[in-house]
Amino acid sequence: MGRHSCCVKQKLRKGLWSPEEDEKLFNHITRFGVGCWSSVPKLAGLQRCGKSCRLRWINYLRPDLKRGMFSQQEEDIILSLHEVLGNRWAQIAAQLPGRTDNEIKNFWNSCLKKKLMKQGIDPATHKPFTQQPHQIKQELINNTFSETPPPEPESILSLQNMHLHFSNSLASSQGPPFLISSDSSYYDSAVLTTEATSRDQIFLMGMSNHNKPHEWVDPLSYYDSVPSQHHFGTSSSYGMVCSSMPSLTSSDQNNLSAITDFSDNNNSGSKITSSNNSSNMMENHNNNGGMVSWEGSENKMAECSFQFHHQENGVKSEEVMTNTCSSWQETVHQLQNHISIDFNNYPLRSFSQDLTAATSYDVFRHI
DNA sequence: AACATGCTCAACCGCAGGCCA
DNA sequence: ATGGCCTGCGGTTGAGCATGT
Repeated sequence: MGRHSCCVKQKLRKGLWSPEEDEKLFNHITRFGVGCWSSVPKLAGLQRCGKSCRLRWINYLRPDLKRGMFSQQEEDIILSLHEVLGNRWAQIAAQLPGRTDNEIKNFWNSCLKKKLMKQGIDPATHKPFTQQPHQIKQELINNTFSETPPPEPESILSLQNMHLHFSNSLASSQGPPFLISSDSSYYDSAVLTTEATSRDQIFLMGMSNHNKPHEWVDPLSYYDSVPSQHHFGTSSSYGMVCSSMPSLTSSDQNNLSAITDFSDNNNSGSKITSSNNSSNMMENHNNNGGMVSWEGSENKMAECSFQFHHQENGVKSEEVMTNTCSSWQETVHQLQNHISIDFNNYPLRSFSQDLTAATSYDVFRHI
């Protein structure tokens, strides 16, 4: 393969084009048309290589170029064509008059790709992610034990035996909790009080409204209201749905949005929504399955209490933390900070190894 | 205000393949 | 058949800007 003859010449300009250069190139092309690109720089009086001139004309100077944002229709076309053609940007661009392959490629890489991933869709295949259990587990571990080096693969495997229990005190005081696993299975209190296997390590948990103990949110309808079920399936965190929150103002909703974005760096599980009854729900990701109780009749949360109950080798230990928090943000930070401290005390290796011997973490609400 | 970080997008790079002497 | 020239394509880079801390 030969190289561009113009590319090996010395003293050719590179980088951004000046308005003067643009004008020279534009005038030349509009006057003489597109001929041999290698001769264009010389004829147009430019210190550029022909390849650079061609690119500048195609991607920027061409008069038929459409500028501005991509429309929804264009976006749909790109998505459907990409599903069929893959990264063949030139072919995709051919179906979108006024758009260049470079423009579409940039749009894809900066916007569409992320959009799909947020919806739990693999941008390469346009199908929902099919994460293998070991991948999910690895993500879970990485998120949960961010300050601890990842364990060896063999110790990760034992995590699948981790069980989570919900104490009877929670059930008796608040009514039966529910849980949704990543495969949409619904666990009622009967299942929960015995044992809720973590399955893919991902689930949602709901509880009764604190102010209206017998008024339940419907976890399945909540689940269905989420744009993509895989939204949760790809999350590597435990999710908690809590409906015992006071009504939120619009500014509170904004604050919540910021908080959940903060608490979930992989953007796969944060969601603010309203329940289908009068109360509001918050999905609060916390990596270790802690629980927060929301109290207070005003728009702001008054108190945050949570308790971890660790049981190992038949010996129980508890840790209770109750804080009065003035804002959602503070509460979430408190929870996250507390959790990270907790689990630094339990090295992952021994934690996972002990799990095979039926170690369990009880998580329950502190009243 | 200063710095860090993230995002966008224009431009570059390297390669593949067509054309032609 | 071969090798050089040229175009087209897709991946990558980095400057500039926006946003967050």
